[in-house]
Amino acid sequence: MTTLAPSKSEQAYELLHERIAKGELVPGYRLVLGTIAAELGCSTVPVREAIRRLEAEGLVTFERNIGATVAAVDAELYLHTMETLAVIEGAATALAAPLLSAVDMAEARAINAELRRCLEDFDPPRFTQLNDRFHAVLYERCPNPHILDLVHRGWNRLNAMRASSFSHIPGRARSSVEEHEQLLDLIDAGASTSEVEKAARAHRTNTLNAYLAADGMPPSPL
Amino acid sequence: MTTLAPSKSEQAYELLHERIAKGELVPGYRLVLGTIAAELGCSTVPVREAIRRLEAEGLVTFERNIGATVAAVDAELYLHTMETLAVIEGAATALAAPLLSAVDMAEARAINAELRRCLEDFDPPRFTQLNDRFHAVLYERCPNPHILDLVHRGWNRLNAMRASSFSHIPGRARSSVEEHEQLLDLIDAGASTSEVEKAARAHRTNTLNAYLAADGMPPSPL
DNA sequence: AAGTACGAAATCGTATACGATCTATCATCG
DNA sequence: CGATGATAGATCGTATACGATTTCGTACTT
Repeated sequence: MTTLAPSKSEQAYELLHERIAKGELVPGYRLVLGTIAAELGCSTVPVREAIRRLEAEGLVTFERNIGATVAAVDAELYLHTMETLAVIEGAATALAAPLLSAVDMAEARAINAELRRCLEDFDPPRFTQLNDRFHAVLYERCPNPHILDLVHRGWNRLNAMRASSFSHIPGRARSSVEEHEQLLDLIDAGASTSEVEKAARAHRTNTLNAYLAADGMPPSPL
Repeated sequence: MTTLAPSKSEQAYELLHERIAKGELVPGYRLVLGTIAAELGCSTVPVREAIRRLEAEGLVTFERNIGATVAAVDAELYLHTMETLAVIEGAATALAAPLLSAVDMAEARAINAELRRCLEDFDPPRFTQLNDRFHAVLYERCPNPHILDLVHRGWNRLNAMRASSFSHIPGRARSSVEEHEQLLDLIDAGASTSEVEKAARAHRTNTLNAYLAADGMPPSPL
């Protein structure tokens, strides 16, 4: 039994998803069915399906008789996404915490050590990549598949948006690394679920609030 | 300018969504593209799109070269969904609380009074309907559209599952009405966001834990 | 009788085709 | 000159058609 080739709609989905995540397709970019189909060497039908999927994930908007465009990102949307992820990832991390093995914790600490090194070398792309991985280790063991799925979607959106270059907050990366360490210590100390949730959420709302403050807006109430 | 007729794929989506929510299509039911298409008097293409959308919402599963079935619901899935909704709706309600008008609060109190009456008359379908509406009033003003969207999806799933008759926990409806009252009092008293979130979440985890306890399982750590 | 091989029917995946709708361009009119 | 309306081109929405894959029943083998 040979492994089944990926369907055209899968291919289209992967292609578009990757391009959006990489920022090759900037927000507002018009996705023309025929053009994408031609590029992939397939008809428009599977492309439509792929776009519907991306729409469901919030990466593109699709209007009747108008077409699809890469979802526009304004500051408000970006911040709303961060806030949502704060809630979801906080819960995911809290639920996963009791299930983390010693190996998991060691991996997290190792990644955070790498992150610290990135600060010295000033390597933002690598920092972002490692940061994502760090968080993944902490929430991946979450036993609730729905919550896990929502975390993934949140990260997808955030990555797609991040590509459209939001300015970084100076000094935030450094405090982020410190917060990682504290979070790991908290888990190692056997903190309660609600304590872990609080800390994990705060880690994210701190970033969010830094952005809000930079815009002269009040912090998130969460 | 006449209003545009809903597209076939919209129609298919609405139809299937409604039938699943109403429980006419039980979990595990096989959705055959051709059959649905014939019933709607359209081709299979728009039906595929509709099913993809339902898949993205978790209401159906769709496997390559196999087809779509209404998502099977086991107790575990149901409970995971409730847990997720506890987190999301808790946040939504907390964020909405400061934005509730006096009219909103009055409506919520009125609905809860109705709920209380339903207890006497023993009218479960009406109770469920009013209960949904009560919660909607409390979270609808949530200023974060993502969170609001997730709440809606969560309710959709829960309603679809609920149809497949999960046994009700005796006495839970009554305490639920009391908790509603307490939640409203808390908001009226100008409680902090985190207090409201805690209460709103607890309201849901209480139900969840009642189910878990009935199955002899430990309560959710959230 | 249980298991396997094969063929037919059912169903899915997608290419093609064409009408419907939107957008842009340009002529016409006030 | 600006507004309005008509026309052409682009793009979308969906019907139809057909090859690909799976499923199921039946005959055959051990």
